[in-house]
Amino acid sequence: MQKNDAQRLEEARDVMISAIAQSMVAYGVTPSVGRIYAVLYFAESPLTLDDIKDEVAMSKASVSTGIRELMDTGMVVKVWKKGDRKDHYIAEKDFFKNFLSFMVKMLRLERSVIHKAIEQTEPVMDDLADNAKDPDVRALAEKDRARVNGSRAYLDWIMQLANAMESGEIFTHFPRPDYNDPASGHEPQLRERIDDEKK
Amino acid sequence: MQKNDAQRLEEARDVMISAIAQSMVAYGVTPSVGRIYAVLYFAESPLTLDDIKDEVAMSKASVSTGIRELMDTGMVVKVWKKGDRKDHYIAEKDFFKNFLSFMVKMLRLERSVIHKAIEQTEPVMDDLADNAKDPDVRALAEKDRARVNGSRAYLDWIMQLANAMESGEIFTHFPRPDYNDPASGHEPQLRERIDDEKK
DNA sequence: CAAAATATTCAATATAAATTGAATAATGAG
DNA sequence: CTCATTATTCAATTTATATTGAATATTTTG
Repeated sequence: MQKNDAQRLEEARDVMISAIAQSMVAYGVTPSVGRIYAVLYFAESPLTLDDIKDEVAMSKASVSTGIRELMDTGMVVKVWKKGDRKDHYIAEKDFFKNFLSFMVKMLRLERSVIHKAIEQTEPVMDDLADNAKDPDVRALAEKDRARVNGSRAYLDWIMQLANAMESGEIFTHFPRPDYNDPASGHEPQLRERIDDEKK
Repeated sequence: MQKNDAQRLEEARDVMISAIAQSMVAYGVTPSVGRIYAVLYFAESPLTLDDIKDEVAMSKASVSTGIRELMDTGMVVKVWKKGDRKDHYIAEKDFFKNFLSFMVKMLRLERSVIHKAIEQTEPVMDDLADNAKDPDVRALAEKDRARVNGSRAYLDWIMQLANAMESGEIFTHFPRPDYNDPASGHEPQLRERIDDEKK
């Protein structure tokens, strides 16, 4: 009968693992890579590439590249275990950290891409808006320039947000709910607090 | 010579269009779809499917599905123009709106997916943590339950964030820079305000 | 309501992304 | 330093995604 218990636990864990893997595609990883993370998230102790390979039924090559992706974003870290020459990996368990560092990276990238384009285009739009021979071209240039300029406020804003996320200042505006040590179980006061499912 | 001016403007515009298209992949659309949005963003007036098709050099079928994606997320809206039976489309020009509604959608989805999984798994983990015959299984169940429970705080938090983004309350914490009418050009006081490029 | 114009769907194809086994490189123990 | 073990890279393949032309459906006008 305890085999049955163990099975039920396994199944429950798998449901969570699938959900986590699924929601991680929003963070720019494939479901397979999300699954690697989720398996590590529930692991009792650091796992090796081969351990993970067995759990997720992927080739070692895929696990290797998947792990690297996860390490690049800080969601997984490598740890050494003496007495074992294999590398061991653990998941960053703090979802806040994962979310925030993902967002910071994404926002900075967006800003960088658009900012570069603005730097390149604005001088010519300025020039054309003032000096183009054809008045129609001048008008168009003026309009485009206004559009481009309008995006500056947005770029400033997302950088504010990114900075607040990086520094942790964001938590002064959106405080972490006052929960107990997440590694130690119950926090019944939080249960069912939010149950509005906006489809 | 004004042909040359017009050309330069065209090129500058294309640089911006490519940058916008590129940064939109973070919002879950392909570069092609991002390009559709960007073309509409710079359009002088509402465009038809055929107009867009010509601009982006895609099939009408692709433009049709791309436009639908953009409408689903609110980044593009359909407008009617009397005297023309074709549908016309315009881009939502407010990047703040686009960003916020994307985030709200993403956060709500993440919450929903994980919440459902928790609802399904927690009863069995509770049960097993208390009642499993094998003490090892009980211990594992207790540990898994703690993990799952630890994610509740995170879910609450991202919902707070989503709500603040939806209501606009977010702007009390991260105010929009005080810029002039974005449709009307210069706001020199904002220029170069942020120039730290964190690689 | 019919006819013409436009939009959408769909099956087929092209393109891009992920996955893999085998080969190479890197690492660590002795 | 050498050998044995582990990790990574890479070219080939599989799988998934995007794109398309043709067919169907929808809409608008008279």
